[in-house]
Amino acid sequence: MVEYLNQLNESQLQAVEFNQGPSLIIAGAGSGKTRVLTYKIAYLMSLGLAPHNILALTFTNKAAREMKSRIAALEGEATSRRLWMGTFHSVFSRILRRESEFLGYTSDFTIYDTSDSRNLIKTIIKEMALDDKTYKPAKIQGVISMAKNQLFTPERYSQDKENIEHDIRAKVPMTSEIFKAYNARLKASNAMDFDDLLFNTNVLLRDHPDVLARYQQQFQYILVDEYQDTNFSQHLIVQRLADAHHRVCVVGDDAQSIYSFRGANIENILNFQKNYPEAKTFKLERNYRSTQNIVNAANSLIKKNTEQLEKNVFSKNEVGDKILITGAFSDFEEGMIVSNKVAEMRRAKKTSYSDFAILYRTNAQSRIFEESFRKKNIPYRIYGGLSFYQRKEIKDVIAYFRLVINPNDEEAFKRIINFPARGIGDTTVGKISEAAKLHNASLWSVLSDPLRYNLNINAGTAKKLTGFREMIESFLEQLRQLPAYDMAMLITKQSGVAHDAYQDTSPEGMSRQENLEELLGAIHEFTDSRMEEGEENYLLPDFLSEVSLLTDQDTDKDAEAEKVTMMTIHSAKGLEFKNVFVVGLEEELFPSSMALSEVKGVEEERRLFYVALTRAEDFCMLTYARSRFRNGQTESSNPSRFLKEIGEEFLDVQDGMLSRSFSLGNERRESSFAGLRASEPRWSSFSEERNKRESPFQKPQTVQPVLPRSNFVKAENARPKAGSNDGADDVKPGDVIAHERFGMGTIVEVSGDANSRKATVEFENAGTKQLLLKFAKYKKVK
DNA sequence: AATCCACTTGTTTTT
DNA sequence: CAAGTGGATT
Repeated sequence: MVEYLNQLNESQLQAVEFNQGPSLIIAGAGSGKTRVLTYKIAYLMSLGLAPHNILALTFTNKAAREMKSRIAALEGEATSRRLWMGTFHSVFSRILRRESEFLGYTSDFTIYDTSDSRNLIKTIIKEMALDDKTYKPAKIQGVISMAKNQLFTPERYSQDKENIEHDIRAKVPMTSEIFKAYNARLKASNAMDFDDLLFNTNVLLRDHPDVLARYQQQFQYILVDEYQDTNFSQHLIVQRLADAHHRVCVVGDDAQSIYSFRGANIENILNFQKNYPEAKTFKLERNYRSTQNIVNAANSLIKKNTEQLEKNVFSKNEVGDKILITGAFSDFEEGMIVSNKVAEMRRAKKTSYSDFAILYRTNAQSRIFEESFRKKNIPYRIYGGLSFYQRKEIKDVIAYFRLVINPNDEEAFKRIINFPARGIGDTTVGKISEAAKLHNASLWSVLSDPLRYNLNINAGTAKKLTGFREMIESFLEQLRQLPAYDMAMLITKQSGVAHDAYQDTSPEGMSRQENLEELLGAIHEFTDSRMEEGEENYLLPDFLSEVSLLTDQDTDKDAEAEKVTMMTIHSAKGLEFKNVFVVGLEEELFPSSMALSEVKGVEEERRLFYVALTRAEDFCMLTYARSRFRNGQTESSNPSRFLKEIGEEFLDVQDGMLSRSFSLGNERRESSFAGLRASEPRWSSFSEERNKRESPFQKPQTVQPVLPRSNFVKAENARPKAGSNDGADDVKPGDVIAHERFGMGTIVEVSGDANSRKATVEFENAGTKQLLLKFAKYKKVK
């Protein structure tokens, strides 16, 4: 038998070994769910299933990466790479690109992110001459998203009595028309939003039996993680794919379902047995993560929810300390209390800062902790907020990439038609838009042939338009030839984006330059690794299709660093920390005021709190503030109802929740007066950091600016042009080489002729890799 | 066409 | 408080 199986407990082992039919694994918090999934995949392969016949769907890219690397450790990297593992969105976008013709898209379709999609909705509302105070774009977007996740087309939506009546009552009867126009515009732009990735996968599998059969055949075994957070659309994809063989295993915990706002349906997990009557259920109830006290406290809380699957989560770890509850006078003081406690505990217990996490309900709360931690020189890292790929300067360059790859991309077009400023203003864009709408064409086709569409513009403007068009066309010509990095550099320089970035020497401007540099650095790394490993797909579209579904969590460059983690509870799901602070436990904040109107809403908030508590291994502290700065003014607040729902025996209440007396010592009391807030200089987060560091950029150059310094000079020199690595050392099996990225390695095998010599190299720390010698950057050592 | 300023507005969580 | 809008100014 496979030796690693003895690392599992009885119920874990049963879950791993059962694979004759559908199974449902109810995995309590901290019960070794990932371990079970990993071993189950390894076990399936030991039974002879090929990696590419296994489909494993996770909730985040990060989770997929982690599982992949664990499997790589067991089975080797070559094997783990062939698994179909990723989020629903990333796996099915890959499949949709491959099968795009069946749906009337090209394989280069753009994926609109939330803000692209909102902008489009805004435009449509404006074009339909509706009032955007009645038809709030964000709200409409939510309605459309929910509808798509229920697999409603605009037609079906408009025929649904409930929807229509609701919209009439809410005085937004045109919603279904907006939905219709929105979908039409996406299609015309050769673009899909996040929900379309799932929706269209369903359409593909529904309408093309041969395609369905192909994938059913391929995915011999399907595993789904975090099943409680799947929506109907996702659920149906799984059902369709598993329909032929029923070899499907879903893992989840109904007590941790926290994504209903995104259409997640807790019913999916509750109904799994109904869908597959022969399904076998396994329960993982032993929590290995937390102390008994924390597990029991969390249990006492979640008991207040009505609907849930029966289970008994328990811990055999130490009993542990009680959960601390402390009230603060203000949000400011809450920050002080928490940062003091962190500093004190780190000193006393000699733990690393990376063992601490501050968890909050809303991203806006991060600021106050940022300030108090900075004041004490405690290093921290904030996750979430606006992600790298959402920064303006990054979106701008990416819009260029997008337009070159898919000229019909309307949002990209609008974003860059006049950026950097080239004298094509709103009026002109308005005219193009109108002509496009009139002829049902894309903005790009109007631009390409202004005469045909009778564009009423003057000669000067026409010339500017032609200039823009020719520039994009010149990029287009090279798109399939140049490697991603070279293409990206070309676009960045020639479009004037680089020049524009150089002009601005303000701190903000410097930060923008750095971000651009970072993006280009990422593209460079992508290109290199693809070329070195002899992959074909090293073009810009390949890069874009890979990053367009990444979030900030996925670019965790210094996750290892010695820093306190600050994040929302949502993004903390699946993580664990020795010491956890759950902050802002106040009515209207947590539970959120948005959730209070419905019982279901409060129950979801309670599950969210349950998730927060169960992140902690040893120590947990809960805080609330009596007053908080919100919407520009100080508002008073009451302790959260959830605090009273935890069994008293698990708590150590340092500040009577109702009494107003302070038991926090003098120094803190002083700091609780709001006057301090005003006298505190409020640095914007980056301006301070900026002043400390020296800019890697040089002064703007007078001639044609060359973008990046540091990374890029090195980069351009380092990577030889294709086929020109003449100076490289020749190698034979047994030789030892030092590789720029993978470190030391031994040559195992060399194959191929002079122009495409490939070496199999066994690296000390990076596993075994196939390298194309003409691209690889290495030195022969022995 | 671009910039600037005064005003309103709103706020949960994210693939 | 912040972002976003609309209007006025150059």
